[in-house]
Amino acid sequence: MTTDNFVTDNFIEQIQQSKQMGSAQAGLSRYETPLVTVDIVVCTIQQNRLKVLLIRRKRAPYEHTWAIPGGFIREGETLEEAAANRMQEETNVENIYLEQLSAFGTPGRDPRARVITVAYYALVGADQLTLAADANAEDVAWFSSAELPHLAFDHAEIVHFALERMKDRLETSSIAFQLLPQKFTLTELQRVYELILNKSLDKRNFRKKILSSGILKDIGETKMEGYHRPAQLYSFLAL
Amino acid sequence: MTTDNFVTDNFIEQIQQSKQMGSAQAGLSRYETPLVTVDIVVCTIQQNRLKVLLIRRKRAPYEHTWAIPGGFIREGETLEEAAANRMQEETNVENIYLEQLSAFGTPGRDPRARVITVAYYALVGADQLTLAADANAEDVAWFSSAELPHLAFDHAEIVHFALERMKDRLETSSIAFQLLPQKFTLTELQRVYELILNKSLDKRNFRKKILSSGILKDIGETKMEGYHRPAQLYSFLAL
DNA sequence: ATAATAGTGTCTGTGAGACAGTATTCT
DNA sequence: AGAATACTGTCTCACAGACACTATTAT
Repeated sequence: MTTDNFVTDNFIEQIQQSKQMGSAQAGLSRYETPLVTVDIVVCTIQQNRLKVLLIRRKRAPYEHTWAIPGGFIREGETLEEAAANRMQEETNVENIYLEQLSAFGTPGRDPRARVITVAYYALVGADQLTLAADANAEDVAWFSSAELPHLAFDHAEIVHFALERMKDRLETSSIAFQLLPQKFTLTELQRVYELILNKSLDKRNFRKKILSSGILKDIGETKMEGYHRPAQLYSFLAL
Repeated sequence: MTTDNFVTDNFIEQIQQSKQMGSAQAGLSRYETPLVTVDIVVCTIQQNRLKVLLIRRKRAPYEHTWAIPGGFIREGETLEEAAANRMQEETNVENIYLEQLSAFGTPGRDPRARVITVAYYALVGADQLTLAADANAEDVAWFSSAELPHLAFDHAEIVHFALERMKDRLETSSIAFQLLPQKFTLTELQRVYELILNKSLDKRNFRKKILSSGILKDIGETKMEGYHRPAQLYSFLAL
């Protein structure tokens, strides 16, 4: 599961050595060749909370500290493929929505070497959660976005950036549906909005807005849950 | 002016050699260490047009083809500092508004080596244009955003990305004022909006919206231009 | 009957957009 | 007087937000 993490950490030391040799030979000390990684803020909704997937580091620096999944870009991979692949390798989550956030490259963000990371965020639907479940619970875990532990490197900044970006995208894009199963109730959809925006919304205004936008399809079915009136099920109508 | 461009192009070949040696020694052929550059879409308003600053390449690949300025990240530079410095070195434009767009890293975007670039856009105010003017006109020139020549690498995609981003930011940020002198008329401001959005706006609605937003300060002065009624001058009121 | 959630309509204020004529300056 | 640009106000419509009660299901 996290064997790749081990490879990554070893690799930085090895690269540092080979780089020094190469640079000395070529006389290029003024330039450095930074290392490039991808890091992914993986989000889902679970237990009525917005959750972020973290892995616990096994080696220094930041040994035993939680971090977001990531790793090196391999030959032939696009940046987005690299993000998808590193996420799959480290957390067993695959085939989900990915969007680039920004590159982070402040000198010193990794104490070992100059490492520039291209950060992505990923959204895991509630019906895809079984995929993530068989990741080793000791090393990989979901944390409430509001109660994150101390994070390695500049990962706290990256997660914050992701959560803010999601607020923007919620209104201008259709990301909310990425966090729900294919069939969902309006109350469930409203909950997604509330968790991302981190504020409560008026039920009548929310339903009015969503339904009048025409992006939902009322499939005839209902969903019973508890001893009360069942809810209408909807599906996302792609444009 | 573009000596750095020369260094950049030579450097890629040298790095390719030293990388191969280093990788072979460490047995790490599965990983590659991509090169990282910054590239900058520099924009201004000139002759009633939205213009983009381009440099003409002197060496293969894409010899004699126009490209956006950019170059390697140096030791100790943040990404934004690198963008500001490479821009200053290649085009003599300095001390202006910069914002990161995205990282571009599709394999093959540079035919020589794996190069990942962190793209920025920059806005040059009309009163800062003298700085850019003494760049060598043979190698550096402003092009109307609507009439760009063929561009090297994936630079056409990056410029397109920048122009789209500017449309978004125009409404949610204060970037328009970065393209104007400190004192400007409402007609000039409207022209900036029209050029970025690429559509004409109603004068009364525009003025109503801008003035009611309270971000402008009416300094008492007026500006005469031609044989007609002079216009009120305003300045941007920072929040 | 009770508990629990689903579902529904009105009013008000704000902002966007369509639209045409008067004001000021210089030649 | 004419040319050229600056400047101004009203109406309509769509959307956002405040606000409270009825409907349906199972126990």
